[in-house]
Amino acid sequence: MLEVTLPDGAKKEFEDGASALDVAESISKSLAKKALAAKVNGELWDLTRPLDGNSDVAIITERDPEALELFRHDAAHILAQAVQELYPGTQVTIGPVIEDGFYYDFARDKPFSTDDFEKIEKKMEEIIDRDLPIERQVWKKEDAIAHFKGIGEKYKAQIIDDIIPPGEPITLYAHSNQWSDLCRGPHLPSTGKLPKAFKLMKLAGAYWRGDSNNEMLQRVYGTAWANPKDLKAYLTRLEEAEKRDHRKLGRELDLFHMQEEGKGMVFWHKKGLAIWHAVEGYVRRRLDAEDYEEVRTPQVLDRKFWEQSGHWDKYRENMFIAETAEDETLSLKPMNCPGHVQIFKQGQKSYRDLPLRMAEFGACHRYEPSGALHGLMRVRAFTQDDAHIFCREDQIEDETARFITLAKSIHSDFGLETHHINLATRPDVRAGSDEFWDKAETQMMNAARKAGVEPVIAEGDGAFYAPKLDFIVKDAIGREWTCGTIQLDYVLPDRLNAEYIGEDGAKHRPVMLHRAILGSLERFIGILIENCAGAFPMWLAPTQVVVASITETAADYAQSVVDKLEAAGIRAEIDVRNEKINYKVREHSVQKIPYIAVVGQKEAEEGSVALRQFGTKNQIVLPLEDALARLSEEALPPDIARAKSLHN
RNA sequence: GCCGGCUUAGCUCAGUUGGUAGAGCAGUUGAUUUGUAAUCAUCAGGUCGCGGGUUCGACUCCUGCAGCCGGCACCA
Repeated sequence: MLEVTLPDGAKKEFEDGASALDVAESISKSLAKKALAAKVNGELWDLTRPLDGNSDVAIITERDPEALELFRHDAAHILAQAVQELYPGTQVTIGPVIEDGFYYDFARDKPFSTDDFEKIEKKMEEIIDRDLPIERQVWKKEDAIAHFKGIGEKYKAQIIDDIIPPGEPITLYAHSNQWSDLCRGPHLPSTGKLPKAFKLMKLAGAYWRGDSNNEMLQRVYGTAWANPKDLKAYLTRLEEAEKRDHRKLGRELDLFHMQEEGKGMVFWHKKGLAIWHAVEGYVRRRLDAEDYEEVRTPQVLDRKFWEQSGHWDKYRENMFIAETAEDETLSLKPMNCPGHVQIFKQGQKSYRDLPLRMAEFGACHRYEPSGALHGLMRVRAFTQDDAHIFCREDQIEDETARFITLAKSIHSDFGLETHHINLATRPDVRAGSDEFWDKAETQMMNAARKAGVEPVIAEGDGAFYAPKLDFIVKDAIGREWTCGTIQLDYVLPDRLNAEYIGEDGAKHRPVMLHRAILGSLERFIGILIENCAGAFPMWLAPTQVVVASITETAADYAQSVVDKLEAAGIRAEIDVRNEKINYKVREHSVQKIPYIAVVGQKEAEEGSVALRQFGTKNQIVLPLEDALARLSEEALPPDIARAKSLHN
């Protein structure tokens, strides 16, 4: 006999060998019918898997969030069966659940085409209709390898061989006697339980076991949901995201362009650059307030320099290198740190100079692989909001904590919420002793806690010389972006011989903290565009106000309004074209201008403007002075607005 | 870099089985002087991504390259 504790605390006795399904049946027929799996002692289990002694059991139905994971996992299996039925000779590899769906990697000589999707989806529905019982089987490792080799599934055999320790039993999941796959499970009780709310989305190449030295497999991505309504909502969400694409908005709003002759390079147009200046100016003020000193270092430096820093060895392939007529080899700087160390090294530094915070809006060039380029998000010429904090070891925690607070505040001013902070720990291939890593990781952890943040551990993601903290922010539609980083470095000061005179009169190595808050201006503006869907908050908008006249008689007055707005520091444009006001309103609304100030004969006579805010349909008529006050107030960057409200 | 797809006017897209291209919007010019999301007309606009081949003839077929898109790998 075994005792089962239900979620409400009720206890029930069952025969040995009873499964969660028996538990569900004992509660009600309808529950047994709806049951998809069970949570047994907190772990997701197959419904029909015999319980292992006394257990806490919760029945999972379609309404539980865990159900989605089951659906997606089963959708992956059913996809694999469908593909193998339709295209014999295709080998299966792995098919995990991912955010919003699943994928399955196949090995097949002939490439799949998205035209095949309809046929495959039909076959999947057919397999669902067959309602095949899904059976969990425990195999011995050797038998499983022999089995998969026997049916020509060399990838599966290899997975088992490489990953499963010898002697450990492994599980296969079988769709009746028609198909089976190596899988940890759990799964639905039968294929018929998968809701017909899935869709194959895209095709992609993917390296076997994620290694670019291996052959490339064909990956089929799909999405799966509990019901057709959720599926439709998801597809709508994708369409909405597409409308925010910064590449599309960049063209429509005339912010920037890119072209073949400068792959991965941005041509900033007037309006895009206006955003840039607003962002840069804001960050500069925030850094000033935190006692950073801004510098600028050379764009091109001799090869010797990069050899010394170690970048030549490790990243030469990704550097833009030039040979001069006088036989020098130079490189465009891929990063700013070595330059900053040179400034640090000018003259003698005392312990009293530390911490020294050196900032640069540093234009860097990296020859990124062509396939990595993506709009503003991944470019070859970019400007980092870079800074290096030279400090003593005992200052690391305070400086890091202080930085975290600053970065969070800046992100939030841009309307991005800090979702979490990752602590990237020691990678497999690394420099430095375990004691060093223990200490460094603890320092970063303590610093985060000091700033009131509990970091999420990202195992093995650190740089080869030190751990780092990465900021993950969430945008308006819930997407996550890695934005901002702080990285501990003991190596570069050593390589480049940075030193300061300590209290003891002796020379010491400073520690460097590499840090960025936006990452690169290019990418960050890309994120901003997508976050606000092109409708920038007033302080960032390239054009903040358009003054539109109704008839020519108001043209002079319109010009005087623009003059006053500009005198108040507002980015204003005039529109006195001979067009209907409807036309002008539409055009500037499409351009997502925050305010349209309409002036006609009436406004000219009484010295007022009719303000129409973007996103609203009604307008308010204000005396010009009031409108000026209101617009200047609204156009203030958040830091200045805060300072002003403190002052008042 | 790797796999797959795409590339026709500034933009969004048509273009039947191979007979050298069309629409809407934007632009030009003219008329219209207008009260909150598109006034009417007019004209102009293309080496059909680039190169090679097949063909009497190629935007259409084949091939090489490039760029872009979706992923993978990479991201100091």
